[in-house]
Amino acid sequence: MIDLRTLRENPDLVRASQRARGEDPSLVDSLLSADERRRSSVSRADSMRAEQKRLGKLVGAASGDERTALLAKAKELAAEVKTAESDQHAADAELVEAHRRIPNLVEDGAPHGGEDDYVVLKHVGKPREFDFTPRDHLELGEGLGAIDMERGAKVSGSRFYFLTGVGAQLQIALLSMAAQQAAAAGFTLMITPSLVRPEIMEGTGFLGAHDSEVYRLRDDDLYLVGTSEVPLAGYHSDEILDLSAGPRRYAGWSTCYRREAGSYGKDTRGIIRVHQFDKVEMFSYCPPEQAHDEHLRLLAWEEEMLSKVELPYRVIDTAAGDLGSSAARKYDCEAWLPSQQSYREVTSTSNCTTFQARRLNVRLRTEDGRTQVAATLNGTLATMRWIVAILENHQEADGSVRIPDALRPFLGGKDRLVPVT
RNA sequence: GGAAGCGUGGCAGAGCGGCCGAAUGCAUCCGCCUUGAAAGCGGAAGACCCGCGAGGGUCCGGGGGUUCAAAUCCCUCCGCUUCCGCCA
Repeated sequence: MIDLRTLRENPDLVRASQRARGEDPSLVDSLLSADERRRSSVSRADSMRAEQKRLGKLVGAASGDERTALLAKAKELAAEVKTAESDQHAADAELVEAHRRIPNLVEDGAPHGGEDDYVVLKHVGKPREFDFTPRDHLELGEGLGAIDMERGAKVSGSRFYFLTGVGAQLQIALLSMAAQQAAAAGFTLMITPSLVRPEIMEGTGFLGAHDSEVYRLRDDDLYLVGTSEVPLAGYHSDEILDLSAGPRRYAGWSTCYRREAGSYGKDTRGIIRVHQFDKVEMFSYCPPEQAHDEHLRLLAWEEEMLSKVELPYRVIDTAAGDLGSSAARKYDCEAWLPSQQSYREVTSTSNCTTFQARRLNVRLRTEDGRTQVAATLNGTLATMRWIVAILENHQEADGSVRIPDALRPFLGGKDRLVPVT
């Protein structure tokens, strides 16, 4: 949820943000009037309650005729208070409704426009020249005995898979390397719940435009998380944190579940787009004024991981219209995929500023003892999708795959994967 | 799955339907004392909303109800604990 104070003081800022996203700026005016209505109904109910309280005390002290008279009057007032309170509740609900409809304020500098209006910030490494026709990750993975899609589909349906043998080892190695890097950088490593309550899913902003992406367990009123960002954002909900020593950083290792509802026919081959995958995710709680710098640090840690696995990649600044509702700014790292002759997203880091934390009620204590809403940020350290890029970029003509140096210690020193057939 | 109990401020823990935003202890902060500290003594200190302010209001797990008046009574949901059963 956006800051209502900003809205009142500078509605044009919010309108401009809406336009940058390609969303309706008139929602700003609905929110403004809902805010106005709520405030007037609150103060009306407040003063009536004050009067009722005063009368109630008199009743307690009085006796005889005086008491009878007061009681009658108090009874009348009680009914009026009840009306005023239900007005207030209605105004509250309206405000929340209007408030929810507005996504986070876009950070100054983010490109305007939609999905295709991203700005490429830089390229790192060069796509490799092959002197043979490169195979795609699935062909390689099957040759290595690393990926079994057929049986994944047999057991669970489309977009499911088994990682087998060296495939499973490769994933564990990759994620372990990510976990180790995170721990070394001062992150607290977390194994998180995969199922969360509705208010947590709601609070992280995934039940808005993206609710069809989310698996829901109706019998238990729980949601399967699509990223450990969700439980990590909920971790400190309703808390007041001490961030005087700087941002509090967590690295969540979890399985992620996504329905991929709107992507029929997209990336149907292999494990690029699947319903279930594992990921190590960075999550940071930080003072709002430090969020911008923290965002760049998260990006730097992502790039450190990418350099360790020796992948050519580019960094893009996502356009406003392609940000999630919670994000103010988002940078994606995209690795080169030889089989597709294109760059594909392998990491994504978002600065959610105070938007998520306001919903989840995560605050911090300022130096002068006041409270303030915290900022939250997240970023990918590694996911199973990286395996796609690693296999394709480091393949040899014979179908074997070179293991990048940094990853070898996590694979028992193995320097290459060789075909089983 | 069955049974019982519990949910109060950072923690622990009282609380007769009105005098309770709430005793008390610990922790915290500020003084005094001390060369410094500890102990001791004195004092301060919750969160949120409305308001320029004075001030007012809300919050005793969430929601609803009874009542002139609810932390206190009733209903409901959520969470936790213990016991039994079942399965690891």
